[in-house]
Amino acid sequence: MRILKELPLVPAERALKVLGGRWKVYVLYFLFDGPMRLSELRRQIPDVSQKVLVQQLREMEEHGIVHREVFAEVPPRVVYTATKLGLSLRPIVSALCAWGRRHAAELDVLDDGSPAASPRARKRA
Amino acid sequence: MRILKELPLVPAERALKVLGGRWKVYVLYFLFDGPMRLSELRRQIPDVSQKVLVQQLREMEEHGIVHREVFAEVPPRVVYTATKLGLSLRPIVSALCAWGRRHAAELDVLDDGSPAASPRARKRA
DNA sequence: GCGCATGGTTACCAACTGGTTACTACATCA
DNA sequence: TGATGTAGTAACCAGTTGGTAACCATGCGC
Repeated sequence: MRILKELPLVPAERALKVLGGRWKVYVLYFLFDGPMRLSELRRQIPDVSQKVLVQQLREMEEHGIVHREVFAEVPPRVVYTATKLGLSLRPIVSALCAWGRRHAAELDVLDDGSPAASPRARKRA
Repeated sequence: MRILKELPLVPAERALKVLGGRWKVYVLYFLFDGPMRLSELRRQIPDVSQKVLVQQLREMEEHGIVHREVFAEVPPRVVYTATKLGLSLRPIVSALCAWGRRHAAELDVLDDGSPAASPRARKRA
């Protein structure tokens, strides 16, 4: 569990590191509703490549928010579950989602149409 | 305001993008308590280089969570303030912080000492 | 005129992240 | 016999991020 040692010490930073993979909120979103197999996750999140999905799941597992269980069956079956710690992220993901929506709404208002919205025209504008 | 258009569509992802710079939570943390000059921020966050700090502040400004005000004085004075939208991140940063602390506590318990904590010894261990 | 402080910018780099493609191994299905 | 589905791994690549160091322009005090 080397990776854990490398997590930032400052709490908020650490949380952001844990959440901050390209596909992790998607994975969490689905795992909040129950366990899922790799192939199911792939179907639900078609844009992620298998390599990266596995990579993200490994990290989430090492960060203790996802549990991986292998069933030694005929076609190997691997089930991913959100741990208690993982489930405890649910309100945070919700809050982020709500804030993101608000952010989108407020900025689209400013952004839409009127170029007067720009408070401090930098030359790059 | 090109950058706004490129923000991810999924709200939580968008929020993470806005929060997800190496120093942004630090900046927010200090701006939550009131306006600050660049030099003050540099003093409070000694590990960040000026270039990167300015870079992060620019992004935060474009994302609408920070306001930049220039006073055309003898030594130029520039003051950064958290906008209303920026201040609305406060509870989220708090939540992330609390979760990060919990995460650190729970994992340190598992991690500390006993190598038996590892649920599924991967060869890399 | 020299160095300092302010608030930057520029050029250049190294590391990390995510992505593509191809490959493994096993067993069933047609 | 060969394609399909399962769950991966390995090699390689490109874009983004953060970081260093040097530089600019201004005005002050000495």
